[in-house]
Amino acid sequence: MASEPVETTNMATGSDAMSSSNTRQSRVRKREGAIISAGRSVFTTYGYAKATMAMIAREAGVADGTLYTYFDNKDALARGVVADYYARLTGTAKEGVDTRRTTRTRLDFLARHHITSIMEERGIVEMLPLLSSNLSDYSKDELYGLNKTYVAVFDGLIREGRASGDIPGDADVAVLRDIFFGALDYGARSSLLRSSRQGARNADITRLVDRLVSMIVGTNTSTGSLADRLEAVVNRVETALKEVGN
Amino acid sequence: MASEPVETTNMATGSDAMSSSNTRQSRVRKREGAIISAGRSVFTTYGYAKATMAMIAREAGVADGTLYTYFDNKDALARGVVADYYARLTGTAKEGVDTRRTTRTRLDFLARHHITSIMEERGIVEMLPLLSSNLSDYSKDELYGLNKTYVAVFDGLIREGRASGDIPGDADVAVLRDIFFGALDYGARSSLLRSSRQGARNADITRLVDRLVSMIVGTNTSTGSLADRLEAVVNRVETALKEVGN
DNA sequence: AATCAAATTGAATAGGCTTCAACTGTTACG
DNA sequence: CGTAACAGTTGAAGCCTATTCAATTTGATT
Repeated sequence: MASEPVETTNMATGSDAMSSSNTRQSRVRKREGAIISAGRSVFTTYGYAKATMAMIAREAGVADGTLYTYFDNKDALARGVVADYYARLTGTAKEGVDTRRTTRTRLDFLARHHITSIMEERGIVEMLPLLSSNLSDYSKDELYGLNKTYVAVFDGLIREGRASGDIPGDADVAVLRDIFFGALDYGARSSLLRSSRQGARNADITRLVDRLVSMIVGTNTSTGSLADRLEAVVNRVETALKEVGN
Repeated sequence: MASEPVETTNMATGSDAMSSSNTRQSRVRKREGAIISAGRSVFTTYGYAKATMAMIAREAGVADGTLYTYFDNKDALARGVVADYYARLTGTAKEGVDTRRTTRTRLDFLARHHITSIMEERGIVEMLPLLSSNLSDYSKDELYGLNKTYVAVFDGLIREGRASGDIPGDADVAVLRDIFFGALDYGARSSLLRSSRQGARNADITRLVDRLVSMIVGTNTSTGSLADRLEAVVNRVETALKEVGN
């Protein structure tokens, strides 16, 4: 029994595993959540450069130094915020896709979901290029994995669509992915810069998404089945409602 | 003669306007060029965050304080570097387009030119999101105008292509623009992250550009005219050569 | 040559990230 | 209960870098 790690609190006492979440670990986890949440808020409001660690600490209700027991530095904290964002984004994307039926409506949903999300949390998305500074070992990065998981939702749709004959052609999935997410990211930025009113932005989104999805699926909206068109309308209504704050 | 502005050096002596470029103004302009050049070099090497004003001053051969007589702050200096980049990019884009003949080969050139340029000077392009911090008055920004001038090259191609019947459909030019530049920017990033070898990157570029141009022009490469296909090959050879440093 | 504005300098200032020695509250154990 | 051990917390101090500015140099003008 030499050199056995101490492992004090890990092997829980066994019983009441859910109610008494007031253990050390759980408090630590809760605090980590508070810090990430504070980070999201401050980074979103001020942007990476103008956000200060002091602000984040204040918002999270901890001392400056405490931040550094959870994250190595400001960069790592920002990464944590982005990672959290990616996780949520992937979750809601999967959920939404699962409640749609056809390839077209699924793609349509995914596109709308993506572009509205990044428009809302634009401040966070914009930090990304700053953070992946060292391209060399990017594949070791946590964000790399999270991004991969996220885009896998799209990749899956394309493969299924091909198998079912909904998507013609055999272009590399990576190419379609570049076009899909690239257009949405760029479109989000343009629309935010160009259109100041929410209504105009919604129109921008619909124009772009319709065209993009048609390019991939092949048929355009007006020639789709009635069921397809219905589901597409539902997608639009739902995202519109979400924006109103519902 | 009360309160008349002094205007010392502006109203030149009239004669020899070109040879004696050793005047105060010209030296100032030369120094501004040196600073932008130094900024490009340092920002490209270290990225915006790790680049220091001291490094740039040293590289430009001036004192730290001198930088501030040319640019208000680090941000403005970075903007200057990006502005310079845009100007060059637009120039070479126009040149290249003018030496191509058909809509397809012009688009093909523009796409390759864009993606190879941003892959080469990726460090500079990545600073952009950082700099356009205040979206509200972006239209007053110098970069806004430069970007507009640049994408106008694409817009012109689309309009001409429509007029000549080369490009079908009547989708909003803004939508096509989002798809075109969005896909290229995103594709550049993916390729740099994914493919380490130059050959693999060239393959990535060709796959993406071919697909993208086909999506816009409508016909795909193998059904284009012989002349079109020839010009496309020339484009590929030329960009390949440029990469080798020729 | 004298004068004046423009341009340059670099040391001083200010502000923010990060470190770390001291402190606090919790857990384990007799 | 008392107490040892320790994870977690604190905030003041150190360091680094953007930015300022009073003093100086440079170059044009008369």
